[in-house]
Amino acid sequence: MKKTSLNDIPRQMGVSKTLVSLVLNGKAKEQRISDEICKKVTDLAKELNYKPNQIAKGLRTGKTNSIGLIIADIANPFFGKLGREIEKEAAIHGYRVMFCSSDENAENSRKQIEMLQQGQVDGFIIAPPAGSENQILSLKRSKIPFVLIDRYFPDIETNYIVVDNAQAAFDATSHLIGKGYRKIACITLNVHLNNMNQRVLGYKQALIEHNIQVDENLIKMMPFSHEKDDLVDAVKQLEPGNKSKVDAVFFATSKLGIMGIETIHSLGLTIPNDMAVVSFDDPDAYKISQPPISAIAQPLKEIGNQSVRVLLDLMKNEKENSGVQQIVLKANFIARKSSGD
Amino acid sequence: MKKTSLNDIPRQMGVSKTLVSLVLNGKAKEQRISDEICKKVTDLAKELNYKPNQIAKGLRTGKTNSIGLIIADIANPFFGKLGREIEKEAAIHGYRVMFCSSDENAENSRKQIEMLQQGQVDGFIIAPPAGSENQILSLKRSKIPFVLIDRYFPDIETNYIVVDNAQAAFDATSHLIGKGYRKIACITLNVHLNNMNQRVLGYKQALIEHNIQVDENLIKMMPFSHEKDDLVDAVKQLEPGNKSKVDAVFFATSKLGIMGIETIHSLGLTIPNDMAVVSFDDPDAYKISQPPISAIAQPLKEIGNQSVRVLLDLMKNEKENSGVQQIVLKANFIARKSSGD
DNA sequence: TAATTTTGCTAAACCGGTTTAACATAGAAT
DNA sequence: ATTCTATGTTAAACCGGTTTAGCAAAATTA
Repeated sequence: MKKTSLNDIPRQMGVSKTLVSLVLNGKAKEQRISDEICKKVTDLAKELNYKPNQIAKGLRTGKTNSIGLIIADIANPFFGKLGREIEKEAAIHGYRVMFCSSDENAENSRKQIEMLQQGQVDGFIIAPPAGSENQILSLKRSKIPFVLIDRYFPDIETNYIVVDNAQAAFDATSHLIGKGYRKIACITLNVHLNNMNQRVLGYKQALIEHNIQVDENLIKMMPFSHEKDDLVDAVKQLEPGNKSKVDAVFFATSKLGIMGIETIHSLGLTIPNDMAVVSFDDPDAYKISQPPISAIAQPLKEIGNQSVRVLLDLMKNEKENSGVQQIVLKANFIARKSSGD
Repeated sequence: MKKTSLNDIPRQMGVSKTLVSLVLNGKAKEQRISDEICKKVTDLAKELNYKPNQIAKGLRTGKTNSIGLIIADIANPFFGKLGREIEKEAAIHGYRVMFCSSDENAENSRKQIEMLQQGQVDGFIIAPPAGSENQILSLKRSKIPFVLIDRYFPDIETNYIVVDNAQAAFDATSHLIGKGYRKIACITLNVHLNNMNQRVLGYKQALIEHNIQVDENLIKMMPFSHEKDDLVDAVKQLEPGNKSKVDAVFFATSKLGIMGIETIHSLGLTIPNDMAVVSFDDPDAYKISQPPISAIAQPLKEIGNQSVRVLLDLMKNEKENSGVQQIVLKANFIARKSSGD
């Protein structure tokens, strides 16, 4: 059985296609269409189980009711949970989400944005990978609405929703200091993203404010696509028996943290006695870990809601340049046993 | 600056729209278009940075190059990782993926499928929630290609890719028995999905084959939307001090497992001494848990690849009814310290 | 009664591509 | 010289909706 198209209705009723379209789009009143005919149309539409073809609609109206979401990796719990919040909020407003995992690769993200830009989505929410400045500039020029999340480029004026990474790292590090730890290492990513820079900055700031010398040897930059081995190397260099004599570690991402903690365990070290641990982000793993890991929980629901809200705003007021929206939310440090709580 | 459309090219060159379309779709040869003009067209297209509007293309050809993916929850690591594999494999074949989280709710999934069915996607990959039999039947009637994953309805003949849940549960339970555990509980979901049934079946089968009496009191069915409290109740009823004197638990999902392990820890019990643990699915959390949790790892990459492959197959051979494809993969049990390894 | 406005509805253009059917022109065969 | 075939190109229909511009009949106003 062929799907019913709009044409089937006027054909059976002997009225015009226009009329049917108007009725079904709720414009009957303003177009003064008689109640009688109006009812007949809606009844027949229901009877035939008519559902408008969104592609055809999209072609004419230029609206697809979908938004493109470019993130690093949907399999990463941080982005998974964030994506879910975005999906929920978008659905409330009648929008669908096209997820694209860029793997933090600028070329991937370029291709994905380019693909979706060919009329597939009405706007973008993007966690831009390092080196994607050109794409963001090009998006700005193209006038398609978009919002950055998780990180942004300070040199490019855009809308964004992020957390105060420096403050959160500062809080976590200060907490360690408050618990008496003094030789605190930082394991982070060797990547040019402002959120990562801010995390290291916050870590250093906390040390400085508490009169602890910043030791660059204790800041380990992992290659971007790090494997377990990289973490093993790093942790070995830091372990208490070693000359660096570290007593605590701040992991700048949960992926680093998970691999790092696995390593700490496998080296036979005890958390927090041999080495205390705090980490950015708060995956499930940290809650069931024994001991549970102190973590910086980002307000995912808030980031998701706000990014959708700002994007829909932009799409509505495309003409009136209402100024950029740059929202910085607070991340929440949760002290658990891994840092001596 | 307005986007360049197909029309801009013939207008500037003084040739027909048809010709340009043919050239850009690689049909120059078979339509015997002169090399000279052919080159001019491609050059101009590049110069104008022409990108075809996919919506228009989709309207005419009836193909969108996207597939709809209906899963329970993209924030659940199992579905996140699986979704990522599907996204990767689809991308290789030039397809995009629309993710929809149904929350295991049949009404949600109905709405989502209905939405996407209006010309938005060329086919579906679906983890059907309990009670969605009607939707699947309706999809079958509509002739739109689809593949089920993770679970299926035995009474409905469809294509599907699943793992052998019974066998995997059997393996995990047998492993516990092999380690000397005899009072083994099973914590599962109170939901009518064949994969869940199979897991309990495999658990029972293992007990029976080893001459251990199946005790229905040790099988705890959690409400579908379980909270931490439900797990606390269940674990308390099972804990060693209690009359049931359980010495091991098999968790039928990782969500149950994560909450359950948190509970076990918070009750002051030790894994595996007080209570050994094995679980279906293998999230990161299990690897860094102390002790690491023995788990059943599903072949996510394989499930993802196969489901995309089967779906693309269906879409290609829409006419020739090549018979259903029902693929059952093997899940891999990984013994770790939580079960006495 | 004639002119004007309101009411109720519709034909046709349009969105941006693809595809069908056909049409000159040149060269080959008769 | 005439017919046939191959070559290179194009006009127009089409996909399924929305929207513009306008028309006839009825109601109102002058």
